[in-house]
Amino acid sequence: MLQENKITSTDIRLAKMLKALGNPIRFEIMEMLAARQTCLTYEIVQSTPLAQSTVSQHLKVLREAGLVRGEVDGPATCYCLDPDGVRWLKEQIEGWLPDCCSLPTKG
Amino acid sequence: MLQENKITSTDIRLAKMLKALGNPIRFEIMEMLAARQTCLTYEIVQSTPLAQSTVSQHLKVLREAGLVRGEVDGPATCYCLDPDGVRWLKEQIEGWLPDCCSLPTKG
DNA sequence: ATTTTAGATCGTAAATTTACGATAAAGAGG
DNA sequence: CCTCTTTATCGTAAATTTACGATCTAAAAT
Repeated sequence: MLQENKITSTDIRLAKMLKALGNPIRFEIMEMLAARQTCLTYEIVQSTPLAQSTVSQHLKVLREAGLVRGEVDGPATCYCLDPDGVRWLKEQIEGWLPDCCSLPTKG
Repeated sequence: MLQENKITSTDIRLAKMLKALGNPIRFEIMEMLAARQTCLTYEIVQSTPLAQSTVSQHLKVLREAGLVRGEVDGPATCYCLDPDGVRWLKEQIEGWLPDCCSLPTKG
């Protein structure tokens, strides 16, 4: 076995985030949250052609990936991006492949 | 319809890349290529527990997402990261969500 | 206490993805 | 030409994801 690539918890976390973002619906939810800072679930549902339960499931995936947070607000839930998670993701992507493919005039 | 979010070709390209990266095997292939700069297909196959045909399929996904390039070299194919694609991805992620979740001491 | 509203979870059908073996294609060497 | 090597593609079974309606939970309002 040439298998010298150990899978770290960082890898797992990053893979989970990328997988979550790899779905167009979830990606759009992220963009919507980025644009509006905060949304109630039903607002997100209304912005899609999907059933409420489906959107709720997508939100769960984003939550478990550490990309969004939901705060209960009365009978509703208020969602926003998870700053820690998103920041971490950006750091990972930026630090990724440092040798190859670096951006110009940045280092 | 509240649908004011137009889906651009940029969105589609980004979603395709994220989806491609969202698979652990493909993610590891990317990391391997990042570490070794260049690999023949059979080297990538050997580094995984998967069948050759499966790996070839994953490479196709990465190719079509614009993340890797394959250059025919005799009967073999030599793969490397696609610098343009990877750079573009990094730019997108970096420029993404500029208001929220920006990195400290960078701007 | 009952009803209403907002979301989450459950069970399941449909669609997609993943992985495999078999086969095809293409270049290298005899 | 035939064979070997390397990779791509095809067809298909298994696993996973996606989406739905139905149901459950919790807070608010009546």
